[in-house]
Amino acid sequence: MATGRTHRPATRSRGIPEATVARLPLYLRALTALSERSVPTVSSEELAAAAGVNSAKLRKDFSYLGSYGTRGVGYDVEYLVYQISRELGLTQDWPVAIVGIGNLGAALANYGGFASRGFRVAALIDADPAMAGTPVAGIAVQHTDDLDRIISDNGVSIGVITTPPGAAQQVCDRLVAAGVTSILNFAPTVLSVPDGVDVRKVDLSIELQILAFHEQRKAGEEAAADGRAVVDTDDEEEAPPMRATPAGRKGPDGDMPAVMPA
Amino acid sequence: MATGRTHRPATRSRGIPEATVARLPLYLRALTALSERSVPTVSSEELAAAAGVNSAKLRKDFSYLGSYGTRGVGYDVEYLVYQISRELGLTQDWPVAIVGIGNLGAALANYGGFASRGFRVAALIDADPAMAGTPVAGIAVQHTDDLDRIISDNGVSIGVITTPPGAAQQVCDRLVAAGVTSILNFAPTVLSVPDGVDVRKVDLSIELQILAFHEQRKAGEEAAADGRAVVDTDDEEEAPPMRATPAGRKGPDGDMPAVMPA
DNA sequence: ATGTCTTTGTGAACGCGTGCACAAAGATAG
DNA sequence: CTATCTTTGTGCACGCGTTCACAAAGACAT
Repeated sequence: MATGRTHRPATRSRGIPEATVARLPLYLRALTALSERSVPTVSSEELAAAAGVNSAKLRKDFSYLGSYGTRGVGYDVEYLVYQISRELGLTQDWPVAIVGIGNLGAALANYGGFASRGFRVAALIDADPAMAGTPVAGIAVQHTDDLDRIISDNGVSIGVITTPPGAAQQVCDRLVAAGVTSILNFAPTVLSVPDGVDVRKVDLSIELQILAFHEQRKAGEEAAADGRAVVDTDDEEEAPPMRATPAGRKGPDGDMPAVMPA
Repeated sequence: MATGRTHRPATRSRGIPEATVARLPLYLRALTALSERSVPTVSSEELAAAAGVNSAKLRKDFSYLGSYGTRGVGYDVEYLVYQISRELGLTQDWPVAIVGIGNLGAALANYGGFASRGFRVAALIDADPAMAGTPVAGIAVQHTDDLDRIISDNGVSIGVITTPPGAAQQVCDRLVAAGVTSILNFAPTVLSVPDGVDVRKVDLSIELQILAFHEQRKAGEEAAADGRAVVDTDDEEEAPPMRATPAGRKGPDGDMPAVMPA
C-alpha cells in the first residue's frame, strides 16, 4: 500500500527486518479477529491467507520473534496476539497529538481505531484561534502557541500532522523540539528531521498517481490486444513539451483546507 | 509510508520498476514547485534533495524513462514535468468514485488535491438512505443501490473505499463487477480481488503501530544507555500469555463510523 | 514404544533495489 | 578548435527480502 516510507534504510532494529515489522500489524489484526471468534490455534497457512501473504513469509517473519508455534499443530492464537502486541509496543499507552484540525484532522480524531489498540488522542492542536476551545470528538482544540507545553504535559512522543503543506515543516520542527520522536505525516511535503526521529507519510495523491500509472498501462495493453480500438493513439513520445502547470496559481504555499493538493 | 502494498509482486510494468513508479509522484511534486517558481532547469542533485532521495537513485529512475537530461546542465523542468505526467497517465482525466461517506469519505471529497492533477471526484456513494441527495463538497451523495449504474455512466475505473471494514469486501466486489480496475482501500481489511485489479491500501492503524515499534525500541535503547532508569524492567519474555482482547465486544464486523478500528 | 502424519522453522538460492564510482557527453571559456 | 569543467547515464557490486524445499519436531493413533 499506500504508504511511502521515509525512515532508516537498512537498520535492522534488534534483528527484526523492517519489512517484517510492517507486516506484524497485519498478522495482529487477523489474529485478533480469530481471537474474537474464540479460535484456539491457527496454522501458518490459514493465518497467511487471512493476512493476505505467503505462508513461508509468515513463518519466516514469526521466526524472527522466536519459536512460538508447535509443529504439527500451528500457533496458539492468544499467545501470538500477546507476543506481537508486546513486540510492537502496544501493551503500553501511547498518547498521540494531532496537529491541524481540518476535515482530515477531525476525521482522524473521530477514528475509533485509535483507542482500540494502545493509542489515545491526547490533544488536538490548530493554528486557528477561532477553533481554540471548540470540542472535536469530545476533545477541546488547543492553540498552536501552547504546542510545546501540550506535548510536554501529556508526554506525547507520537505526533500526527494534518496541516496544509506550507505549515507542515514548521509544525514538525516544533513537535520535534518539544520532544516528539515519531511523526505520521499526512501533508504532501517532504519533512526533514534530525536523526533519531522517525517519519512515516500517508499520501493520498501519490497512491492515486500510482494507481493511474497501472490503470493507463492496463488500458494500453488492452488497446494493443484489441488492435488499436481506443481513442488516442499516442503511445511513444510525440507530444509537445508543453507547460503542465498554470505557474503562479497562487502565492507560496500558504494555507488552504486541511486536506491538501499535491 | 503509509502505504502497505497489495499488488503485483515483481511484474516490471513496461520496464519501469515498481519502486521507481512509486517515486515518480514525488519527483513530479518537486518539479511542479520549481515550475511555479519559473526555474528553467534543475540538476539531479538539487531535485533529489527536494524530493528527499539520493541523487544516484533519481538519475537511475529517470534513466528508465529515457534520456531526458542534458549533461553538464541538468534537466529541463517543464519538459520533465510533462514526461512524468504522461508516464503516470496524468494527462488524461480520471473520474473517481468514493464509497462510504463518513468522516473520512467527506474529508477526501473535500480534498483539493483530487482535481489538481487529473483526478476528479465523479461520484459519492453511501449505503445510508438518509444521506442520499445530501450534498458533500458540492456533490450529491448517491445510494449504493445504484452503484453499478453510477460507475458505468461515469466511466469510473478508480474507486476509493472508505466504508467500515465489514462492508469493504462487498463494496469492492460490486465495484469490480461494475468495471473498476483500481482500488484505493482505506478500510482496515484485506481485500481479495481477481487478477488484473490493482489494490493499494492506506492504513492509519498500521502506520501508527510501526511507529510504536520504533518508539519502543528507542525507549529501550535509551533505558539501556541510562543503566536501567525507567519503569518496567521487562525486556525479554517473561509476561503471562494473557488474553489481549475482550473477545466478543460486539457482533461480527457490522457498521460503525466511517473511520474505523483495526 | 513405535510409526505415521502434520506443520513448523530455516538453509540456500534467487531477484530486486540501492548506491558507488566513473566514463561519456555536452556546455562553456579562451 | 581545444581544453576544461560540470553533470548525466550506467556498469557493477552489495545487501535485503522473498520463495522454495526439506529436515526437524512434535502430536496422535495403534
